[in-house]
Amino acid sequence: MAKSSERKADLIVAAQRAIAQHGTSVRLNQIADMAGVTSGAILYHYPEVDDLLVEANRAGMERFYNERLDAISSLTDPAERLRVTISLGVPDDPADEDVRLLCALGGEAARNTVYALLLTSLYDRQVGMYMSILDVGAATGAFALQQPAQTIARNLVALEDAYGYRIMAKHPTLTYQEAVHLILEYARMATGHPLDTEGHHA
Amino acid sequence: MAKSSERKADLIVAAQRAIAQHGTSVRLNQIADMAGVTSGAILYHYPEVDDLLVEANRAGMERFYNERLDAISSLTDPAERLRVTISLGVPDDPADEDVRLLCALGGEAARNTVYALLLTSLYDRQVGMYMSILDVGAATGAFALQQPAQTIARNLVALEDAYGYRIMAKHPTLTYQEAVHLILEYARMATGHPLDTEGHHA
DNA sequence: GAAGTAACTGAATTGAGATTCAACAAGTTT
DNA sequence: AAACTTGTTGAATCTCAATTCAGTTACTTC
Repeated sequence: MAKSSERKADLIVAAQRAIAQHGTSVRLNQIADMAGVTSGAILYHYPEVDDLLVEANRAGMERFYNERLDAISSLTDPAERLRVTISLGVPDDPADEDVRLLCALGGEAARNTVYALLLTSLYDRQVGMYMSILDVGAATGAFALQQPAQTIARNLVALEDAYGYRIMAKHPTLTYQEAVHLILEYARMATGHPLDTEGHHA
Repeated sequence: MAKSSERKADLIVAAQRAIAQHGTSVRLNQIADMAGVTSGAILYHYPEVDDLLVEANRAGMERFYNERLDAISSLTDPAERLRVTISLGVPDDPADEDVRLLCALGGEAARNTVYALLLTSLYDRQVGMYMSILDVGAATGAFALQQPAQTIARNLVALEDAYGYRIMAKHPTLTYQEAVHLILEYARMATGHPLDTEGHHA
């Protein structure tokens, strides 16, 4: 046995894995197997299974977003922040569970209002994150923005999203490296900053 | 009754509609209802229902691609070709069936090799289409490309894809107009061409 | 116009997954 | 330590979609 709150956390992780593996039409038993319990145990904690699915997706999305916020929190140089944010926004492996979850969601969002809202909110927050980086860089003179910060931010997030899908679909030439390169090419042009690795660290 | 080849065409259209409406986990009966037949009739023509689903997706994708090729076939000015191609690559309505189909596929492609191949092929062909437009524009001196044509082409297709998902998810501020504007902003910067509507026609 | 064939239906069967629930196990309380 | 509460199982049941198929309809051919 486990305390309800702890078991719920387990179930959310199991649901995330199961959705990443089987898609949004995942079976209750697949989640149960992943969690090492029976379907009855899940129904006990989530009489409405949809609630678990939504919660799992919300939590996965939150993690994806917060990981990047954390990673750049200690960085001060705008160019470095931009580079790191971009490199963390693209999945480096077609098996990446967080991104698989997001892809599964994306396909469902056209039909499911709740998932649409979740993804919209994630998109907007990511745009905000990029805008903040761009605005600071522009204010300190590091960036010479060629377009409004919001335009650049929206396009950067869009590029990340799209290349995430391509990498998940195992595009033969569109690797992680290539995707990051393509997005950086846009970022360079839009910010008027070379965004090179050299000169900023190591 | 109907001739097999004709009925199959009907079933493919019905399957496209049903997938757009219910996702890739669509029920056989939902397709049958859409086609106005019973599930038995579908099994008669497609003993392997997956074959029908793949065929429906392939055909939908083909139509999406060919519609744009047709639309620009009569245009000669590179800037106009680019503008029109972009404006047709973004869904103008969250109910657009072709794009709904593509979104549903995208979510599935991470788990399904066949769908992954289909989408990869579509992406590559779209990139080719843009590259051709860019190369011609550069050769005639209309465009002053700031990046390799392939980089621009890949990013343009990526932006289209991503904004397609946002529009399907009914993002409140990311409308069709706004998405086209954002992509055009990138295209302007990358081609060094204003891409204005004025001066080319009307 | 009878025989043959292709397309299709509707009812019956099968099967997979969701749901219920009585019983049980592991703590808690008093 | 008895009574209670919480979490969980496993078997039984319910539900619904896929599948099968015998029979029917419409067209073709000779």
